[in-house]
Formats: sequence, structure tokens, C-alpha cells
Amino acid sequence: MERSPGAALTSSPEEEEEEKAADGHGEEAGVEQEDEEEAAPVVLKKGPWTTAEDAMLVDHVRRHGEGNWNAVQRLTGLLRCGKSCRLRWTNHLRPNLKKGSFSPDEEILIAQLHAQLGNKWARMAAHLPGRTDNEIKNYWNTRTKRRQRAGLPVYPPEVQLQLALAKRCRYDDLSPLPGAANAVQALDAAAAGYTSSRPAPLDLARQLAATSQAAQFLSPPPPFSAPSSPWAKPFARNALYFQFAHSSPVSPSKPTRPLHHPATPDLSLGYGVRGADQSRLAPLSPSPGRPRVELPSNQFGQAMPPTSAAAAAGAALPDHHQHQNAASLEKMLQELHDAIKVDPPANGDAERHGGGGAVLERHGGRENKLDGQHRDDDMGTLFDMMIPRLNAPETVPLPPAAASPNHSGSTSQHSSDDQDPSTADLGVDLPVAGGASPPDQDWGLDGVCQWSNMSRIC
DNA sequence: AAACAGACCAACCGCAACTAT
DNA sequence: GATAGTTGCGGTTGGTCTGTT
Repeated sequence: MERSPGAALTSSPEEEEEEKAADGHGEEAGVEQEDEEEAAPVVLKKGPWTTAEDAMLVDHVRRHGEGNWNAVQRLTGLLRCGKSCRLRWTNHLRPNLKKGSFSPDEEILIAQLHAQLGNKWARMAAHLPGRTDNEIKNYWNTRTKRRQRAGLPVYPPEVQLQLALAKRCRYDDLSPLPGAANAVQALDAAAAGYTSSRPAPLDLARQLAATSQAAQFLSPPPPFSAPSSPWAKPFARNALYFQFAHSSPVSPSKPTRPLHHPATPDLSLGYGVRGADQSRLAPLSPSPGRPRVELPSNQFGQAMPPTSAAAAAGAALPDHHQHQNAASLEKMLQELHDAIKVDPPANGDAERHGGGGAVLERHGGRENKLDGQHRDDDMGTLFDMMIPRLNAPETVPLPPAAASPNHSGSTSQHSSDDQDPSTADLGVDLPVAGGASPPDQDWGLDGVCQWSNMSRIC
């Protein structure tokens, strides 16, 4: 917990001094409160804060720092409970708060974080400097409500696709394609959330969906189900492939960031908005130990039932089935590879595709034009990472090239409660949004084809 | 112009976790 | 170990604003 352990109940000499000062503060409330304190319990005020109250609180924090909120009322005469003071400070008065609407980068990041964390607003806020949990919560709830009412997917296409991919990687059942049509429908639904002058963002994904084996990646369509088994691990690491390389070249064989949560699909696309103030907040550091598995608490709608999720995620296959899967997967990956090789648009500006297609396109986009060899390497590594899982899903270690010294134990079976939660928030090194993106970074969200542009749809 | 609905925002409430005694 | 106090978090509510009919 982030709290000042030293927040003592006793008054320091400094506080006593202020306590005396509060008596003669001239603030009516303070005087009244002192008087009332003699006779009757203080009736604390509720409702909107006045500027005078704000000033008192700011002054108090300036003198004493944050924490010890219950002392505020005692020291300043402010007729507010400590809880209310803390809330007011964190949500409105503390410095470096960013007001105004969320940027597209922030919106995408919120969606990613929500897909990964669920309604963990405070943790999400830690990735969005200057934003408060309350702000994020309000934003998400209203946005979600609106989109649900409109019958639109809660998550933006790129996040949704990743969810589907993550989920698909837990489905080791590579049987024929009953879900292919559903997958296309799901992608259509996702794309319906787009108003774009560009090519449909999920065209490429739809191509994949229409492709015999690759389509299985995308079926069935529930937006999220928490992974919980080693079968989720391949994607967690394969997700490296889907990361953008704007901050570090994507090369699964040479990961530049710690490996990911062993049981949580990494949804980070690297929508990195590398804020200048990234250091301001204590980062949710990738744990050197075992990230805590935490399921989103509310996933709106068709989350996979626990039983089926467990079955899908945890079922180990007989060896012969695994080999079949290996062969199918090889074919599927080849198709995926081929799909990625799709020529860029005639104008050569791949980023203009933006949106969900960017999941794949960005990888080869302006910021990271991988040559064929590089792609081959990536796909090879991706394949290498997945196949051993199929052959020995329970114990196969990470390929050495992909292993991280910081996560040497990340592939073993972990309990979820043997780690300091403060360092186990995420198994991934999520970007910190905030500040201005460097001008030379373009995530392909140019304001036209954005999930956020659907905000008024209802 | 008025009524209404929806969106947005600020604040409250209850609970849980943590620390000090 | 029990208890009280403090803090943080997530869910919810209520007020205000804005757009539509």
C-alpha cells in the first residue's frame, strides 16, 4: 500500500503550532468548529468543496505534506473528514493533475489496461500520469455504457483482436472451423466501431479470419476471459511479436524488456506514450518474481464462464493431439506470416491504415519497417516459442533467446500469492501514457480512425 | 422556450488492507 | 493476537451540463 507509515496520530510540535494558529485563523468554520468541539460532536460538511476549503487543504498539505488526513480537520478547522480531504486532494488539488479529455493514446491505453486488469482503476491511473482513478473510472463507465447500448464492442478493435488472439492461444483445440464465421462477424462488429475514411482497420484481421487455420485464432468472440494456465503462456510471450517497435526493435530473440506475465496475455501493443514525466510515478515494475494473477473483476458481458475458461485454458492434450496441433499451428503461422507480408497501401503509408489493422501493420509500419529476414526471424521465433508448449505444455522452459534474466522463473507454475502485490501489478512493462508524444512518433492514431471517435455513437 | 434524456463529473459510502498500540 | 485508527480502492449516487425533441 502506498501510505506514509509515519502518519502518526500524535501531533508534532509543528502541528501543535498550527493547531494554535487555526484557532486564530480567522476562518469562521475553524472557530465554530473549535467551539463546537467543546460542546457537541463536529458536524462535518458534505457536498461540493468551496475555494476557501480548497485553499485550506492546499495550505495544510503544503505545510505538512500528504497523509494524516484525519488531522486536517483538527489542525485547520476544515469541516471535512479525512477521507473527503484525501479525495479532494488526489482528485483535484494535487499538482500535475491533467485535466481535460483523454487523448487518443490515453484512451487506447485505458482499454488495454482494462482488458488486462479489469476495474483496477487505481492501477490504471498509475500508468496515466496526471489522471486519477476516478477520472478513468468515470470515463470507462460512461464510454462502456454508451457503446454497449449501441451494440458496439467495449474494446477497440486492436485490443479486441489481441484478446481474441490471447484466448485463441488457450484453445488448443485446432479442430475445423465452426467458429470461423463467428470470428468474421466478431471482427465486423469490432470494425463497426470505426468511422474511418481509411480502409477498414480489421481488413487484415478479417483476412486472417477467413483463412482456414488462422481464423481459429479469432473464434469464438467473447471479449475477455482471464487466462490461467500454462497454455496461456505462449501468447504471453508471443505478444512480443505484436508489440510496436517504436521504442525498441521487436525481436523476440532479443527482448529488450522483461518478459511478460506468465499467465497473462500481454496486451501491450506498445502504444507507448512515453511521457516526459514517466519517472514521476513509481512504475509498476515488472516483477522479478511471480506476478500475481489477477482477474478483471468486471468484464461486461460475455466473459467466458469460469468453468469453460478453465477447461479451455487448462486442458492438456494427449501427445498425438499436440503433434497435430503443432502441424496445424505451423500451417497457421505460415498463413499468418504470409498475411503480414501483404503489400502496404499504394501510397506506401502503412500507418494510414491505423486502427485494428495496426496490430499487425504497425509492426511493419513506418516506425519499424521490418525487412523480410527480420519478419522471418520473428515468425521463426514465434513458432519456436509455441511449438514446445504444444509438445510439453507443462514444463517446457522459455527458449533461451527469449528468456529474461529478470524473469528466470517466469515459466514455472506459480501460485498467485507469493509475491509482493506492490510489485506484481502487471507482469508487463506497460507504457506510461502522458505528456506529449515525441513528434516523431506516430502510432497511427491520427484522429480519424480512432476508437474514441465513436464516443458519440449511441 | 420548455421538457426530457443522456453524458459528464464530483463526491460519498462501504469495505478491505495495513500499521501502530 | 486483538483492537483501533488510517488509508486506499471500487461501486454508486446525485448534481450539472448539453444536446435533442
